[in-house]
Amino acid sequence: MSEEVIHPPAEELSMPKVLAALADPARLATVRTLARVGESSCGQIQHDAGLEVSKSTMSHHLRILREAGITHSRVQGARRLLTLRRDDLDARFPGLLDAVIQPELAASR
Amino acid sequence: MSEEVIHPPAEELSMPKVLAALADPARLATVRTLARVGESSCGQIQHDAGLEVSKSTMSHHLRILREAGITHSRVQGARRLLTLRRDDLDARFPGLLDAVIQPELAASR
DNA sequence: CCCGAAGTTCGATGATCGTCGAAGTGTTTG
DNA sequence: CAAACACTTCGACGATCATCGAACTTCGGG
Repeated sequence: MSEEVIHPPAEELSMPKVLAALADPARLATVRTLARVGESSCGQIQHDAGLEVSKSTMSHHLRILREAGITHSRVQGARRLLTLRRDDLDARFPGLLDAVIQPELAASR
Repeated sequence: MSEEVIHPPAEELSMPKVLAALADPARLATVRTLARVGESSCGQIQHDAGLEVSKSTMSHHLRILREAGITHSRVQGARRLLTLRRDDLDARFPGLLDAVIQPELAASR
């Protein structure tokens, strides 16, 4: 098995870490965008979420989300394709993700 | 109408602020304790939640929770009696509170 | 083969945070 | 009335955070 990026195992997700990751407006927008559009690249997310930050800042936010266990990152060529770790989050913290992505769009699972 | 303590109106609750308030372990424990035991005083909460912090730190945490709109504080003599603002939180962010107080105890509403 | 695109990593900087003790305010109790 | 109680407020402290630009790596296309 060859993973390209490190992700915390599902059992290690901690509520405070997850909440802290979601507490930043840019990261919350990122998660909501990801819930809406599905798997996409860093640049695409930044565009779709309408975030006006530098690349390094965006990279930083995505790292926080990944290390909190909220997103999964797989490498495809020059790109990183990100997805929400819905199943792990729902298993560990039922209802939380749906509650933070708010609108009826939560049904887009 | 004479309020003794300032609380943000229900419409002004912001998701990032609420999440940031809940992201600290001491404050999360406070909220869960409050959900379990109902209205109680600062000192009682601190005891029930098993928090070993100074009084000033406790006061600080309780202020964050109050200003985020998560708790309501009413003055009774020398004490402050705190409650969760369940209705406001459920109206504004359905499912969020139940998701963070986690266990089946969530039904203790 | 080289250049642009996509991200990451590395300081650095200013802001915010959690924590404390000391001092203050108001309340109950002996 | 004085002392104990229940909190809050006020600096102060070290730690963490969000942000940036610059430099670096890796991949894709002419």
